Amino acid sequence: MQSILTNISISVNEKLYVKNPETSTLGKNIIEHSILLIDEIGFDNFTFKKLGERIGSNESSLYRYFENKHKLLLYLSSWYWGWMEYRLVFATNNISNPIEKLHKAIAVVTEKIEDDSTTQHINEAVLNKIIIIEFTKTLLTKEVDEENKTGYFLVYKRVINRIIEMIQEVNPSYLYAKSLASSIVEGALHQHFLKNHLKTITNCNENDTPSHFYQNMISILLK
Amino acid sequence: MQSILTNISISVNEKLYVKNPETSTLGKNIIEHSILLIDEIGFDNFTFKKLGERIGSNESSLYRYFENKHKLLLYLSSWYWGWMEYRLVFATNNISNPIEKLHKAIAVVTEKIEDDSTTQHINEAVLNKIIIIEFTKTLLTKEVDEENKTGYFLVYKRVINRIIEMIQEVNPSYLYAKSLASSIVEGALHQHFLKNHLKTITNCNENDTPSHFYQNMISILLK
DNA sequence: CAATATTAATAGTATTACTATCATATTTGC
DNA sequence: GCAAATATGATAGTAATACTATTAATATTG
Repeated sequence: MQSILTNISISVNEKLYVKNPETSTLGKNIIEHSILLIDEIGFDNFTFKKLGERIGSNESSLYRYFENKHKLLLYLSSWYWGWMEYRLVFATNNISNPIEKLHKAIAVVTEKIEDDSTTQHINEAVLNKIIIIEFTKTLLTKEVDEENKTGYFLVYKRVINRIIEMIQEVNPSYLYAKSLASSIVEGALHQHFLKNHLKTITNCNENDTPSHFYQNMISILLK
Repeated sequence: MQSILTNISISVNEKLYVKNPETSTLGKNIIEHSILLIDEIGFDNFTFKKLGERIGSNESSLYRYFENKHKLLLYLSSWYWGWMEYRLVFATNNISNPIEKLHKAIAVVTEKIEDDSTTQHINEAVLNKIIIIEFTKTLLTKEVDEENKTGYFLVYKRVINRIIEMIQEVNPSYLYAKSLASSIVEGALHQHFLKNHLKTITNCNENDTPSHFYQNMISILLK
């Protein structure tokens, strides 16, 4: 996270790539089109061979940037949460009222992402769509403990920790600040998914959003 | 769901299997050991070949019961939620006080499952462990809309709908009964996962359980 | 313009996720 | 108790995936 507005750059854990994709045209192409292709066909059906065909590049070249598609997804997730942290800090920094600040934070973290032109090659709206469907899966693996130790989820946890602090500032006697924060961040992704696919078990839709649900929840819960 | 206590039988959508595994020894073996093997090595690393070796049976024989491992997981999930619905109804049926009833329901649906001997070949405690890690992934696919139409998630949605009704009975003016119910059921799985793997972003542990978190939440939210 | 780094092309391997075929047990119906 | 039906096992084979290795071609940079 270096600059403001246009041309921001989010740094991602070096262990997630073999060669930093931000340093070349091919690298940026991989990032740009992997997001689009994963959105189109789903991560399970996504392969480096297909991505290579899509960007007119050879499969073997992609392996020079990412060890495998799982690492690529971790990279995209890490970038997303880094970008989210940036937005979170930027949006809440100047708010002194703790309640107002928390409400703003919840809004930032739970709202549907519209296309944002802060970065040339990353479509944040599409990236948000793939995070909704794929992010939780990056945690739910047999390798989570190792990967957590290696620091792959640090940025995600930092976003949650910022919200935990804001909750505690609003109501220091509330006993479950951590669980509330983590359940809001993960739960918002889930409610977005339900509103798109299992509409009968959510109240959320285009008008009544996951943000409303969680805003309402915290205003009652932390009163 | 036919009888009480020992020897219950949960019926599962017929489209999920080629041949009903409940009708033979090999079928029951597949169910029993798939649960244990998925728990050991994770669903991603699980293959029919490995399961065949484990139970001393041929890979090709397993395909006579399940089209693929995804269908097998859907079968196990469907069985789990059918069993959960049974427990939910059984535990809440005789409670007339709506608040007490809802609290009991939340307890049933969010608590850690201890081994239960109602079924010979299914270890519910281990099945619960794999549901925590694998269930959400069965929803988060490109095929969710088709599979939902085919009815693979009916039992899961029925469990959530029962909780929605109980929430509405406690507080008919609460606007987000559906989202609350779905976020409790999914969120409890997530909190169990966090307490096992990402302990810094949850308050839950062996003493202070996901059930406590959600009991506390509904008692404040629906007051 | 030579040295270096990057990318492309091709080939090859092990594993996965199946399908097909045929042989051999096992069960069941009469 | 035996024939017919059914279930299971053994083996082989295919296409796709997820890579690795090698060598050639192309850009970049000093």
